[in-house]
Amino acid sequence: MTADVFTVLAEPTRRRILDHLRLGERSVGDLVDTLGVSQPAVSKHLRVLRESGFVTCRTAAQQRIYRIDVRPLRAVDGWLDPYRQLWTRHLDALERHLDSQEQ
Amino acid sequence: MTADVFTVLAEPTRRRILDHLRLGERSVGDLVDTLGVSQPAVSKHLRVLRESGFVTCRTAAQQRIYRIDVRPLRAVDGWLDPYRQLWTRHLDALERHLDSQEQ
DNA sequence: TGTTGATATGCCTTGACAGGCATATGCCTC
DNA sequence: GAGGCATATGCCTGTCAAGGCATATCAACA
Repeated sequence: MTADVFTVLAEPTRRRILDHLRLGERSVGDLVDTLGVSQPAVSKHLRVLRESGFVTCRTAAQQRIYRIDVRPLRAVDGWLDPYRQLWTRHLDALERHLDSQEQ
Repeated sequence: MTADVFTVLAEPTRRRILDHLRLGERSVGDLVDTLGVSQPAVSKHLRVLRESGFVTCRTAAQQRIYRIDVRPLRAVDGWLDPYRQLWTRHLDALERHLDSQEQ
């Protein structure tokens, strides 16, 4: 349960689902049409996304409307944080290098 | 070949390897000692990381010294970018809401 | 050149999904 | 409450990746 964030994102179809939900809420049927994937497959991916917190879902008559929740994505963002220093520092070093070249 | 960036990151041990390489270059033996994982396992993960561009490696006598390369991580950062708007906009909306409350 | 140390690779087994299909569940309408 | 959509779940199968072990490679050194 509650699979690891990166494991969830490792599935290309799930990333495509997120890409669509990023633009707004979608019903399962919408996603099925857009993605060209079988309905059971989409439902299973949505379950994984739901149980890992990437999406929430509300019921509207016979439909289930899915909406993105950014918290797991912010977790990824947070994980990246220490690494980000790595390339900003490289940029700093590059700047210093260029500065020294100018003189 | 050149496995997908997220697939590579889905493996916990590989993320631990990156966590260590973030602090500086390491030999394979160093990583084996630190991680408590068998040497063949570490070598295989390093191969995956190498072939997907996360690390580079140079030979120093009998040792191979591995170093992190940030480019794939920047790719993840870039992938996150459109999603990031999602939560900054939410914050904007929250600010506006709080502002309106103040009045 | 034979030996030792450091690392890579091959083979094998096991476990974790993903997709297809059939079917169950839930809700709405008549 | 029967039938019809929309969605979820179960079962089965194929695929792929990870780890263990043995072993190959390769550099240094005696």
